[in-house]
Amino acid sequence: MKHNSNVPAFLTKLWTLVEDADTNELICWSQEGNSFLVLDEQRFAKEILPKFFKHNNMASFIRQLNMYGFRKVMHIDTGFVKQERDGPVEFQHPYFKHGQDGLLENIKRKVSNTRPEDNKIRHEDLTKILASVQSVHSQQENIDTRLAALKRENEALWMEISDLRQKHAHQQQLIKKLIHFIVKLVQNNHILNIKRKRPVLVNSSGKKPKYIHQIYDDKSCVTNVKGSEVSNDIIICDVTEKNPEDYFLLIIKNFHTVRSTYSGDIKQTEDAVSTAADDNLRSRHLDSSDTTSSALQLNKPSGLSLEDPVKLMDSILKENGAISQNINLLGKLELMDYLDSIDCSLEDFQAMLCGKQSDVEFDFLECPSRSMILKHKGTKSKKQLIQYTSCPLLAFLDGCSPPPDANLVNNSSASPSNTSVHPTSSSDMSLESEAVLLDTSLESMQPARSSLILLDQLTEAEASEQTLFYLCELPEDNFTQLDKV
Amino acid sequence: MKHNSNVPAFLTKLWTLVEDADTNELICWSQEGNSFLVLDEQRFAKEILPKFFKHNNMASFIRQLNMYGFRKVMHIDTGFVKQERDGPVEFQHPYFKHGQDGLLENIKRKVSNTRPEDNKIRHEDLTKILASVQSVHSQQENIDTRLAALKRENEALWMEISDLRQKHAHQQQLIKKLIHFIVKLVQNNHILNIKRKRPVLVNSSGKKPKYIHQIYDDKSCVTNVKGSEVSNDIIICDVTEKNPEDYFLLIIKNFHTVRSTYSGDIKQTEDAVSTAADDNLRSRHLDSSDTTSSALQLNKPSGLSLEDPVKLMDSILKENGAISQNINLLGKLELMDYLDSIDCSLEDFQAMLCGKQSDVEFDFLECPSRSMILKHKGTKSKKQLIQYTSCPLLAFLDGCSPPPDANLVNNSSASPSNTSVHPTSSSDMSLESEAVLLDTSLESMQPARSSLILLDQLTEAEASEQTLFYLCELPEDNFTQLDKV
Amino acid sequence: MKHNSNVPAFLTKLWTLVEDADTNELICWSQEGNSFLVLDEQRFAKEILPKFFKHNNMASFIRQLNMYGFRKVMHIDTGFVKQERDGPVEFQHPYFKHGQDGLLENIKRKVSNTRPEDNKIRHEDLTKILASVQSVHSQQENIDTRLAALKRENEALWMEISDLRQKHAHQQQLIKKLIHFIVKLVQNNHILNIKRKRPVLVNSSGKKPKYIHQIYDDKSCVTNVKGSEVSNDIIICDVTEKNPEDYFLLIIKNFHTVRSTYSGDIKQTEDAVSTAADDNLRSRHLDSSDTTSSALQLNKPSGLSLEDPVKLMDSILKENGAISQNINLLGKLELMDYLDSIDCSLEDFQAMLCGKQSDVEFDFLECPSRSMILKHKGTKSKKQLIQYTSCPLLAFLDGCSPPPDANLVNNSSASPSNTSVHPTSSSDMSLESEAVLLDTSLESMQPARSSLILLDQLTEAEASEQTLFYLCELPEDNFTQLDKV
DNA sequence: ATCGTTCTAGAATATTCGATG
DNA sequence: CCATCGAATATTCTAGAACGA
Repeated sequence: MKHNSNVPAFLTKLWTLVEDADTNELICWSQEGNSFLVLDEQRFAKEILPKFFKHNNMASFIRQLNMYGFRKVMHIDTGFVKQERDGPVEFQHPYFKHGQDGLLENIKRKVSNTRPEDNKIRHEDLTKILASVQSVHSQQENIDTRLAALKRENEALWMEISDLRQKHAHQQQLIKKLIHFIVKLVQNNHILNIKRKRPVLVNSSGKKPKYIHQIYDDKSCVTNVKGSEVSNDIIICDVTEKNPEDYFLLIIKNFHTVRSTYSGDIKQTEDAVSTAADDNLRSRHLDSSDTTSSALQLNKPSGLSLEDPVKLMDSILKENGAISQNINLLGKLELMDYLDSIDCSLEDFQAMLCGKQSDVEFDFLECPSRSMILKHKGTKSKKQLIQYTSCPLLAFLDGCSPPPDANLVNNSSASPSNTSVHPTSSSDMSLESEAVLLDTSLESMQPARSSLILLDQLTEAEASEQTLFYLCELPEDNFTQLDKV
Repeated sequence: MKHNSNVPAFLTKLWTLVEDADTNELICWSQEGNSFLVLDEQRFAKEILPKFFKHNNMASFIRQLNMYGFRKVMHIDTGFVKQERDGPVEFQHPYFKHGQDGLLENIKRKVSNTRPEDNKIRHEDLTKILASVQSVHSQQENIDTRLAALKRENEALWMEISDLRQKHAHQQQLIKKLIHFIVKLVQNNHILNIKRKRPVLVNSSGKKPKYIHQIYDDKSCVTNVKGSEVSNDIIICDVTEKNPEDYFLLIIKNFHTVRSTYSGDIKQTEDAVSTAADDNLRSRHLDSSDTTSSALQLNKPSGLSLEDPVKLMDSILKENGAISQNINLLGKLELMDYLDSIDCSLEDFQAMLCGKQSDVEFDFLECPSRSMILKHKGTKSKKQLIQYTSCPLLAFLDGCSPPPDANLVNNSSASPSNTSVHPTSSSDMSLESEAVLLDTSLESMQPARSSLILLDQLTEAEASEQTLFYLCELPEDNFTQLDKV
Repeated sequence: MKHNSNVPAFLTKLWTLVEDADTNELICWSQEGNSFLVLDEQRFAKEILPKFFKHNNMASFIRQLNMYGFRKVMHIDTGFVKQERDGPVEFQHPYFKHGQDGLLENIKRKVSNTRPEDNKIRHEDLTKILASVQSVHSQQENIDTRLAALKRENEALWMEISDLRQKHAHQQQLIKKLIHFIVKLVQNNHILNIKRKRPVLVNSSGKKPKYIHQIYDDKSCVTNVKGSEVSNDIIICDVTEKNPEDYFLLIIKNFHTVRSTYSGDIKQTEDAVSTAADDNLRSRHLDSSDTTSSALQLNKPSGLSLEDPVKLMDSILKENGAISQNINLLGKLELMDYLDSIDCSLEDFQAMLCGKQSDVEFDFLECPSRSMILKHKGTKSKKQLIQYTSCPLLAFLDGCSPPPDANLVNNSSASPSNTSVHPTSSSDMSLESEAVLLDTSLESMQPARSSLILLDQLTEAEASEQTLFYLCELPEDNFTQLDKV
């Protein structure tokens, strides 16, 4: 009886019991040797068991056998007497065989672990499953609620978006209307301006300069007034006879000049003009430069206006509002022309009056031409130019704080006017005296003129800077801020 | 021993066994009578059991006892050895008591255990669990569907929002462009107006002025009015006497004509005109068809401009920045100034004329310049300055920083105006006469003029301040109302 | 006979019984070997059964047979009586065949309850349920995640919408401001235009008119130019010398006044004006209250228009584009009128001048009103009317489609101008001749006038029709396009 | 912590009884 | 009465479980 290894005591004991020849009468191997027999249960229990175990109960012994996997071998009793029923008890185990004790190691005691697997697991699982199912259920309700909430939210979102869409549409409508409105305004202005163009008046008398009021447009032409009479008429006739293309070119030039003038400095512009003008024009220019040039200058804007539609479009499309102005300007330019013509009429009137009383000479002295770009050769016209430039009206239009000194710069351009003025003066006043006057006025007024110009530019600067700043850049900030809000 | 009732055979047999005095040496009641003892297990099994049962196994007997709820009474051995081990076996059951066989009915054999309970319970649970799991599953699918729908909705919402964002951006662009456009317009107007201010003039010659009416257009032509006849006056009179309704009708006709002219070709228009025009017109038309046609052509451009609206609109709507009208208005203000100045000139003229009759001509003739900034030393120029400066309107219209002296000007100019005028006039003009004139004009015109000025200023103020104010600080109320709409 | 396997004892016992040759006389195989016979029921039960079973009841034996699926083979007695009743009893089972003991394994004892099923089903179900529950669980987590994501998305959407709302509101603000701005501009224009309407002159009589330039402010003051000297020159000097700051202040005052005027009612304004006006003004005011009041009244509309901004805004925002046009038109029309009036004035001047040379004084006296609607009976006034109407300028300003006959008008007006001028200028012309002239002009100019009117109306028509059309009925296509962009 | 002992239970079968057609 | 079956019980074998070592 050697119990080495890990073979349970029971097995070794059992092996010993079965093997032990002394006990063969109570317990022994079966004939095949693959099972063992307990011949007399009662005696075995009371006599043998106690020697090996702590009990004398056959039941306990059997329990152990069962515990180790031993199984009872059923006997098919031939069913004789009941006495015989007490036949031997036989147990067997695959690894419990006669002469093969080494197999005992394979005999394992049953562990009461099957329960957890089957039953308990089931029960536990059931419980767990139930719990989990219920939790799932409750959570599902939760999810359901959230889903419903989300759905409601989404509906609200749709409403919001619908609302926004409507608002957007309204805004779009508004903007559209605004645009239409503006377009209409611009158009109306444009048309109005264009339409006007009435050469107010006339002057006449065979003396003095004659004003030709024109309005130029894109491919515009110059409209001259043909007069059959001596005075302005003649001039007009001349003009009319001239080739419209020339005028156009001139206009274009002027246009560019003007533009450059606006953005650039005056000198440059002047140069451009002089260089650009062809001899013809130049000559004419020289001849009647006063009126023509002035007219052209006035028209400059209109020239722009003619280009407007396209430019405006482009500019607008290019987000450049720059052109848009032009368009606007055009209308205004034309209007300006109109007003200009009115002014001319007034001048004519003045001249008329003056002439009446004193041969109109004064006029020129006092109505210096106002084109800063133009170069006048005609004496009289120059005078007028002077007057115009000195025209205080312009000051108003500046709308800016006129820079006091900037004017001097302009002066240079104005100075020539001086020269021209002197000879121009006819009338009772001696040229010299007139010259003096002019000079005087020149000195004192040039600044104004220049200032005027300056002012203009200033104004523009303001416009392009300040105004723009306020209207466009401020907004940007606002937008930015707004967006950030 | 009759076992009728529902008491199992085992119990009755057991009861019999225990009661049977013959077997008392092997099995009997305990002393207390609430349990029974098997004194000699082995003998009892082999001798008694077979008599009552179909076996002789103590185990089977015990199994039955257990099956009926009998329990073994454990003997607390007084520490003595195992001697007691072979002691009697004692079993008890609440309803198995000596002398009380009636209680046997209460002893119930254990049914194949908890199956019914457990099983049924489990089954029910299982069913429930299964059902709930399935419901959960189906609902989960439901939720899944809804989730997917929501997700889709959300995606749609995102699309919507993206769309709205884009639209908003477009609008923003539009608005920006509008603003830019307006700003530009305003700026341009400003510039233009500033530029203008041309010194009304004076021309003169004692002859009659001649009116030249022209209309310029793109491919413009010049329309001159040639009058070979005596005077227009007569005609005018007639017109005046005509019924306004007629005018209206005529206007309508013209309107349509015009419209057709715009959209159609000139010929068509002309036809329309000719058909529409009464004989009178027609005749005239024929007479001066040359000019007429040209005039129509002149209108072409305007026709284009009319088409513009659409184009412009389109372009604008096509992301082309929009443009705005506002500017226009500004321009108008300034324009008003200008016109005002013209009026002044006219008044001056009038005065001149009057003066002529009373010798104040010069002033007017020579006062073309009225820049308040300029300081003229020349007496004549000064006069003009006065007039102009006295016209504060212009200053306002500039939209610029008003000249510092404004107040003084007002003060001085206000009351003094009267005084100044009267005494001021030196020259040949008699103070008195002038005073009279002034008074007169003052009475009748001042108010109008002043009102004009006021309005102008209002306008301007609005433009430069209010505008900004409105643009940037407009009361939310309106918006609120809008939003609610 | 030991029997391990899983074959029930009953089957092995039965097989043994049937096979056992010793018992063949009581129990044996059928001839075919696929069933067994119990020849002598009673003897079999009493002699054989007890040897193998714990009973001697044929019933129990049969019960067992049935329990294992054995079926009694019914003998179709050939009609013989019940003699056969004591005949052999035959039982068969598909797997109980002679010589094929291996089939016994297939014979299964009927299990009482469905418990085993239940149990097994339970297990399977449990497994399935567990799996499904777990899947549900995991999917729930999935759903949960998606829900959370959706919620987050929705929150983002809300943010987006909130953002869009804000942006929209900002845009609305912008647009509103723009509209306000534009409205203000238009109104100002309007006002200006309305205001203008100054009867350019004429007054006078043989005296010289006196110009008083004033600026009104809230508590306005009139700024007159005081000149200590005779002519204006002196005054100007004064003005010029004044401090610019003062001007500015004055402007500011005016601004405020204007504002209050706008928001308040006219009376208030008037009061303010009157109160504000210094005695000087007041006196003057009283003197020429008629004109003043009229002037003020003229402003009334402007005042109303001033209130418009809000109304206009509202209307515009309320999709009424109608108003906007009107404003627009008004401005232009009025401007036209104004220009018209200027032209008239000019013409008057001209006439005056001419008159001077030929007694044209009348004109001025009679040309105060030039409303085209007015019907003048005075011949001279008519003349003026003619002139005004004939004024092509106005045509321009309409910004409308030029009336078809415009040319004619021009022609006529042009020609008359000439005519009128000539004779007029001559001055020697008698009134009659003038009348003649007028008539003539009338004929030729009426059209012009009408055209003018037409234009105006056209303009208006455009405004009320076209503009409206454009504003309200512009093809949605554009928008659509935009939206698609 | 495995094993051993004991009591009890589970399970399958067995036996019996009664129900059913 | 019989064949079958359901059901309860009975018998047997094995397992579960508590407890102790």
